[in-house]
Amino acid sequence: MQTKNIIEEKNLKLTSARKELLELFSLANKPISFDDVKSGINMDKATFYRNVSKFETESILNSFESNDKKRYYELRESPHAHFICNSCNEIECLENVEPIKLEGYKIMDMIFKGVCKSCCAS
Amino acid sequence: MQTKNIIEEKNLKLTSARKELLELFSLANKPISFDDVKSGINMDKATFYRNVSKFETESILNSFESNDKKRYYELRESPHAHFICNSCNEIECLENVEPIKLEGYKIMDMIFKGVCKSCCAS
DNA sequence: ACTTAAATGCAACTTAGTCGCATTTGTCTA
DNA sequence: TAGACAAATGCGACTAAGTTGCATTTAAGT
Repeated sequence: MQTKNIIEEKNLKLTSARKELLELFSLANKPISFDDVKSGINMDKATFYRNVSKFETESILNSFESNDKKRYYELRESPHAHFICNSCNEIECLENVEPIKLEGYKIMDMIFKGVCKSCCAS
Repeated sequence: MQTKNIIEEKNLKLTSARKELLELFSLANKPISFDDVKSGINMDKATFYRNVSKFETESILNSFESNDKKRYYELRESPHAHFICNSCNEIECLENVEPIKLEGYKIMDMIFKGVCKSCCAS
């Protein structure tokens, strides 16, 4: 879907900060924290956080906290599990893990923690 | 295992703060944050954090971050998955979820996020 | 009891994220 | 196309979880 359509569908104003953010998230192939992008974006951190927060309540983004006390955001298209390495703190998207079912619960995200491939090898 | 044995096995000094903490964790039936226990414990927050940190490197405790920017700790005995509710932020231990295998990775924890039973019902 | 390294308490600090408020900007309507 | 209004922004001050430096205390071995 186009940036403009995403925004219009939710009745949000299409500001340049929002264009920039949605562009960023659709180009990224993994979850992003403010710290990851702060030097490359053209907006105040309050604007970043207010927008990702709004995007989340509008179901455009998902987020979770990693090991490093930072919150990571990604587009909600094609939900998938994540792996967080306790050793190098890298986050990987796991596209091929089938979602677990739990009677009575609605599961929206699965996060695995441990030691990633490259840290296991070294 | 007794508190004293846990400590001695790791060559740590058995201080009153450590006794208090290990007692606390073995009585608790779910992960605990500093905020959860600060009013009930008899030590400075620096002591709390330095000890849980040490316990973690000694493989006595596991920890993870929840939705609320707080770190939660629990004894490493009987590893199990956790469910974090995006709605009420409650953390549940899931004893009956079998661990997932991922070729090349060492998985040490599984965290599911979503909407818990009671939030689903209401 | 004496010694010594390790543990503690305290206060200052760090840092991700939030908030209030004055200003700006997108969108809607005339 | 201009004018109006609500929504969004930037800025600076603030919050709160967790960390650190340092002087003091305490557990454990002799």
